[in-house]
Amino acid sequence: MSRYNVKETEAKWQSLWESQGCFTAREDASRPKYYVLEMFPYPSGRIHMGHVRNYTIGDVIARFKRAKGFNVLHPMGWDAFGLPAENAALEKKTHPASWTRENIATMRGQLKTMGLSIDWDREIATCDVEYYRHEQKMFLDFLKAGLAYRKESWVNWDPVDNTVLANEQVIDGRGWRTGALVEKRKLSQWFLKITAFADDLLKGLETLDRWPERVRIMQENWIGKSTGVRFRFALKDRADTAPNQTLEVFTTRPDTLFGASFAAISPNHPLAAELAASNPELAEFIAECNRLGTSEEAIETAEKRGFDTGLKVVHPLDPSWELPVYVANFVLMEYGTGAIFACPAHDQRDLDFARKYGLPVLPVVIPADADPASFAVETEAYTGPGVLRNSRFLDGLDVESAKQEVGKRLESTGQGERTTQFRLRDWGVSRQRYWGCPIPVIHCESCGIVPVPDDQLPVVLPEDVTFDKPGNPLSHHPSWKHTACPSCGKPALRETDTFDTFIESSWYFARFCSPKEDSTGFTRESVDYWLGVDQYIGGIEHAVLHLLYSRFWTRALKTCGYLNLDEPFTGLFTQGMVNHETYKDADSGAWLAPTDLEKNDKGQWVHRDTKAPVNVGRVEKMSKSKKNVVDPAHIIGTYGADAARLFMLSDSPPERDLEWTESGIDGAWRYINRLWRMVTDAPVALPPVGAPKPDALSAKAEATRRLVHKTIAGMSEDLDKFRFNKAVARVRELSNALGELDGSGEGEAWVLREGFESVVRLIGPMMPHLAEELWVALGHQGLLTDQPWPEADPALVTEDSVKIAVQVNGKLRATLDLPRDLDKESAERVALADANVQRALEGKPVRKVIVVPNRVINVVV
RNA sequence: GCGGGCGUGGCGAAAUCGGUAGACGCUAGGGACUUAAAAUCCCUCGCCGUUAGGCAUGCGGGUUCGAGUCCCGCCGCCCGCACCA
Repeated sequence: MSRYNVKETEAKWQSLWESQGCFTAREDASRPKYYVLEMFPYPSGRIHMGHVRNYTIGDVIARFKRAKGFNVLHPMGWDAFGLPAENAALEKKTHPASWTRENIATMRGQLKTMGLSIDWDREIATCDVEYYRHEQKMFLDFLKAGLAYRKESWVNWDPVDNTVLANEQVIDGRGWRTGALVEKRKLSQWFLKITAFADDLLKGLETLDRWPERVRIMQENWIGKSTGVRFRFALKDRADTAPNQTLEVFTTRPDTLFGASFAAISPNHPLAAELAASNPELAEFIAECNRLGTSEEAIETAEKRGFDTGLKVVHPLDPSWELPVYVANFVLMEYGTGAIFACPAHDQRDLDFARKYGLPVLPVVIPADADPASFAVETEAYTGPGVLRNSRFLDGLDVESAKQEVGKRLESTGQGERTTQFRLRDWGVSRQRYWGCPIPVIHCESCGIVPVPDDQLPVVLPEDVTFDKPGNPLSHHPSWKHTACPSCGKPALRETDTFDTFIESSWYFARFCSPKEDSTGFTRESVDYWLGVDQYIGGIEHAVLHLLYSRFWTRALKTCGYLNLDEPFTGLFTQGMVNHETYKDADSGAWLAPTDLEKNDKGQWVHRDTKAPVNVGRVEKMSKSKKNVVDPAHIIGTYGADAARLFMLSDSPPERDLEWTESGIDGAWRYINRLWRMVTDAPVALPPVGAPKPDALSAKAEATRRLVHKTIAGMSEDLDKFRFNKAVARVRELSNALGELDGSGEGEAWVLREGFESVVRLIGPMMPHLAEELWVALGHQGLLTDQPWPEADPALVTEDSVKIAVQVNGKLRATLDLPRDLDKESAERVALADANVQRALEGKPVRKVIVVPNRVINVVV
């Protein structure tokens, strides 16, 4: 029996596609365009199974849309700046640039073995000055437009590495690499004004009907719009300060203002700092609050704590009513005004605090079904709807009306205004890191911050740096930061911070439209033609950060006249993870890799060398630490890209997690070989390409032919809707049916050819190498890649006769073969005549017969 | 705590307009071929029952001629956010 030679075959077609420039994209106004993009990889070293899944899904869509006649853009690039390169530089004594470029070379080679329909001419790497120079220009335009600014802000500071850490890099209050206790430091940082688009980013979500609901909800929550009232308390005069001071607070519950029992400010509130200057006890309290980390655990277990400042504020609606002012650890400086008024009866945090410090708890909203006289709040705040009580002129109103009423009152006296508050904060983009895009500004002692003028761009990241000292190598570079002020000419210093690498990924999709353009990041014509991305595909982990930043950046570009587009990604698909069983040595408990194991004669896993018993653990995300990774290169080398691709698409729906198994990849491999044998070693000689359909077909041939067309119709829909697992099941079903045809009956050989050709075309997007090989085997000239998607004959998609279930009182008693669309009366007659049905009726009178055409008949007795 | 999702054979899953539950595959078992193995091919495979049939979609109710699907109440698992006033 001859065998399919995967290695040779796959390499052959890959080089043919490349030499013929099959996937080179060109703008063509006469054809509908389709932009397919998978989230570009970070060049970490080698591709992993997550990449294989991501790029397989993208490639199926790209090839499918191509066959459907779209002008497809399907590019690839490298998210090449970032921390791991610097860590590698330290650990492996290499340079981030060379480490990154070597990884790119390796991974490009690996991706090419997958047979992806990518336009490699458009490849970009974000660490190339040809790329990042354009974002420097964009940033300076944002600066001019007021969308970028500099301010002091608190950061996580690692005192050993002398660097800022992202929140994700702080684990239990310690630096992830050094283990040093992280300090809060105030640093001058660059910010992008994403909050300027808060409302617009929120509204835009409504237009993204081809995004997963949950991603939209996550972004909605992240933006966190609240409507309420911002108002100012008058501070009772203090002897030591100027009179007429006010304390501004924000609340979403102005209706509960008459239930107020205290005001609270954040430990980082300017007023707190002011008071602490003359109050060492308060200063100590504030320091304590700051020491307590902001880790999730710390917050969850933290007790509400406060410090009575002794200050009083005047209730805005009653000049004779005074409230104490506390510094409270649960009030965030970053949200609202950093100060609140507290109504313990209707806010759990306020209630916890009030109970601890013995402050009044007065319910002012009474649920409709409760007795106003006896309704009391003990340990659980009441946050539901109800009627206002104990609230003077608000009494009797519902919550919503009371909110409006208080808002109006405060506005009329000038004490406050109704307003909208967002949870979203501006995007801090400064990183005290080397391997990133230099921020193009200069610090001059006389002129302050001076943007680098256009004619001095780009600011090139120097490669002659050393990593022998902690901190940012850019600061240590002997000459790089020393420059002349573009404004006054005096010696000045370059900014040594680099951009957050999320900036590069915020516009790379636009760069792909004109990747070779020197003068600008992209040409207007190219983005007008290609953008937005019709189908974006990637992991759910970027649901907020990258996907929100890109939406912001696109809007900022629009503001600065770069393009006319709001949403960069019109369609989004988030794929699940690739998981694998985990293994541990039964004695030592050490993690073991799948390649360390073998099955013994009892079918149990044991260690390959020591034969020691192995415990099989949970199925978890592939990770180096748990050693449950399978190297795609090894799989592709053994079974070929098509088998790996088929496995990725089979069984699990793409949005769900997928378990990688050895038997699964074996199954994919078996199918590929079976298909190859079936076509290359057909039971009868097939009629030549293009032979006309014979007039007569055997019943079996006719039935098989119908299945062919049903499969074409079904699979087209499946691929459109990302139901790859069903598409695979369908084409397997068709192959099974074709395997049943021995070609001896009338017209069967012709149907076999039609069936084989259809299968080959249908698997084209999923298993492109095998498909090309079989296309040739079937006697065709030219590439299958250039063939259009098959069309189903509508007349063959529906059957003439249908199987109808007959139920008696809802229980299945018989199935009947009836002509399609048979009238109800006849159907009922045939059903009642059936022997099984008669037996089930047991002679009881028929009360009612429900006939659902072409589906079911239910006899009710 | 808030928000979202999901519970179907030994396993991954189909059934997405309320109409035959388990397509397709994996595993397992049996058989054929072979000196043998691999590969391949055939058969069986939700549970109980000899058959007739009965029971089955996390649990308990409800609506309906008919519920995996809709409604109400529980239980369990997963994900995101998390002192956001």
